[in-house]
Amino acid sequence: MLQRRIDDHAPPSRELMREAQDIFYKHLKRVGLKHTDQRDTILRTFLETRDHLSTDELFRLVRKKEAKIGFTTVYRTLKLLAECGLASAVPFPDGMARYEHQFNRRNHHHMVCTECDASVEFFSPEVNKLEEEIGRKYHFDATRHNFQIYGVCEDCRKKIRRAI
Amino acid sequence: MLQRRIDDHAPPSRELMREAQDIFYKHLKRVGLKHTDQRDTILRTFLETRDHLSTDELFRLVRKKEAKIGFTTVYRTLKLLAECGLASAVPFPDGMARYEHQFNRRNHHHMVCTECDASVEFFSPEVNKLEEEIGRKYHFDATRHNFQIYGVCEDCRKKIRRAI
DNA sequence: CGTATAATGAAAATGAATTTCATTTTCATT
DNA sequence: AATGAAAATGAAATTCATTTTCATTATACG
Repeated sequence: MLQRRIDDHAPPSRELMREAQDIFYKHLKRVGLKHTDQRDTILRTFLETRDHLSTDELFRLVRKKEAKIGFTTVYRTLKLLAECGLASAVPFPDGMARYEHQFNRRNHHHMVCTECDASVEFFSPEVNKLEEEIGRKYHFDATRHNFQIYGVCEDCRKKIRRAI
Repeated sequence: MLQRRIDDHAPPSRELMREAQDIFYKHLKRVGLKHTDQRDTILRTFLETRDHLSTDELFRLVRKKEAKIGFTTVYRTLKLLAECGLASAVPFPDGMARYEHQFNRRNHHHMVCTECDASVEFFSPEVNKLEEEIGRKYHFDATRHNFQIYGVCEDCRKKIRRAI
């Protein structure tokens, strides 16, 4: 099942889509790989979501468009997308590998409800500043970070209160 | 293999050890479980490390003390430790479930080198403050968080520079 | 002590991630 | 457009961490 998602998101514009495809196909060329319809479909499907997708979840979405595309291809394409920076793996506590897209996104963070798995994105420039400061302090060349807050969302809190 | 770890850590004092055991055995009693030698050994072994241990890594350490203890017991005990708050799962990007101990520890965060997997702990009261603020803003009952910065450590940076 | 209940650990089961391999497709070169 | 080398595809098999099962052993309460 797809994660519930709380945010205000418009689907990517045609230009952004094109730009992302450009990045992807430049990467393929660079490492000597080929342009295929499957890869195209998978990239587009991926960009159209804003969820944190497991490979299997993306596979199901891709299937709706092109019933012939196999799980393995989705799996491999997702790795390629991660390689060229369009996707990145988000370690979630459920243990399954999940990816989110990274293209033209503000650096963002997640709040995860431990009751219903809803995840809310939030943006915090302070966190970005911290990344930089900490990196300097420890002589790390910091490239990205991962910030998740766990807790119970308002809805679940109400439900729990009612259940008592 | 154990993760390389960079920090300044003294082994837990006898009193802290005792206090942790107390918490553990109170928890066992509460849920109607029994006190066993194996659980004792596993708890002690766990507390003596500061690494982010996978189940298998802890199992290997436990084995050195008591060769008869099985993997399954370590696996189950780790879950019990997580239940009573002495351990907590840390989602790392390698996909394996890792635990760290949580007893009497300042709230801390990690820097992970993407080249050598070394992890450095750091402490940042600002991050704790942010957790609180964000929780308030989004009406989340925030209980904990997870903050990791990825980058390249000084050593690896030197190695890379030499290789070019 | 005796007995009910839980713990243990070896082995089997599960399930996600990854690899294999026969077949098909792409694409640079005729 | 045809060719052929190299890569892609996808079904199936494999790997490997995690979890469950089950027969045996240990704990603890009366």
